[in-house]
Amino acid sequence: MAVRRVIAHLDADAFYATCHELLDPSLRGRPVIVGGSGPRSIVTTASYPARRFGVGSAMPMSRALRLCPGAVVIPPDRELYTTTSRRVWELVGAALLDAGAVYEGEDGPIAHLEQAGIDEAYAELVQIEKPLAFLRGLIADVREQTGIQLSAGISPSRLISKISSDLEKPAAFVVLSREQALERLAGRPLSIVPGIGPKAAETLAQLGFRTLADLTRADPAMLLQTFGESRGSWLAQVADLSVDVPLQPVRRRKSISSEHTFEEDVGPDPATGTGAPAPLREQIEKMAAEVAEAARRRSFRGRNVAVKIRTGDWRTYTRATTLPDYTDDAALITAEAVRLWEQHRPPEPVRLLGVRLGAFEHVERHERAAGDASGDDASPQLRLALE
DNA sequence: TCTGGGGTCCTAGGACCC
DNA sequence: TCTGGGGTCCTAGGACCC
Repeated sequence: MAVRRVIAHLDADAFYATCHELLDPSLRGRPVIVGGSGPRSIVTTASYPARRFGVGSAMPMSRALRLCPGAVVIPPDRELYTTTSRRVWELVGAALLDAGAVYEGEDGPIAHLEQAGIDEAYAELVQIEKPLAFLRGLIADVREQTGIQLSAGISPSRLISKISSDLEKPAAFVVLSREQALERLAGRPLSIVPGIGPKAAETLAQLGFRTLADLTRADPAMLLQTFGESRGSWLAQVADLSVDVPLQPVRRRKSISSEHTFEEDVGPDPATGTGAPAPLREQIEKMAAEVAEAARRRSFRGRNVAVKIRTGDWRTYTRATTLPDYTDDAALITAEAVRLWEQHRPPEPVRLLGVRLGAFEHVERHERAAGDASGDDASPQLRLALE
């Protein structure tokens, strides 16, 4: 039988928009949309007043402004979000440590907390005597000290907690056992499950499974047959909400990338008639330099360089190469990226270009030789995914 | 409504070695 | 004359998440 867990999913409400409201209180209560202003930009975050107009994340900005012409549009400010995020999760981590929610890491005890994005995290509260009271106090403290409102879902598993925190936003505080969740979520569409995206939802719908209750009637053998070993057995466990993956308080970044979508597709150079317009190569050089700089800043050295190309018809290619040695050398990384680009540039107009560095030293060493604890940066828990 | 930019994870297949 | 089985490393594509 599985170990008892008390997992909280904590998620900041309209995080980016709230960060801007804290800087400029006159924005409060108004429809705020964070996102770019170019013809191809999309909505990153909408404040709750903007959401009432039907504006949502990942929606083209043009459409968002048609739905809500009075919205205040604010360009994203990554540094602001990173700074605010760090304050929130440091506070949460300190409170967890203080209350005894401790994870024994290789380098000593740390808070039992897994950051799952810039604005969300999972906490294991099983070691805390009165977890709900603790959590209410913590959420109040975070709001008081940072201005950020956290929504919370609390359950025996991260999957149920994650779904729960979304049920009553903003300022949700939803506590469910597995049985209660099964009952409450039975009629909900499968798309509320994180991990079931548009493609899987469509495949399942064609098989006659649209809700969680539908899925409980699915034959596990059929799911395995249709979705393969790994995803099939996962789906079978989703059906009875028994998916249970322990928290991973220490995670290591696996790649650093930079990409850019052009405002208009960039076609072949009219002067030469070949597919080698200077702006494209210059863009590759620029992004390779950014990636190298970001790696150096974090003391990461990688040996896999990749270039990503999306053409006007939305087809996407990646071309990668593995270097003989790990490197953080900007000139070397740039040269490899340019070489890949020159070798593989398509004749079609280009919509997007990207450069990625991966296969980092410490990650590989860690995966290949368990027990080798060197190569870590300080305080890994606070230097997570989206920083 | 024509779809950003930062990531992670999984799968499949080929090359190569024993 | 046609040919195994396992393991590792690598590339490419795609689904998905925030």
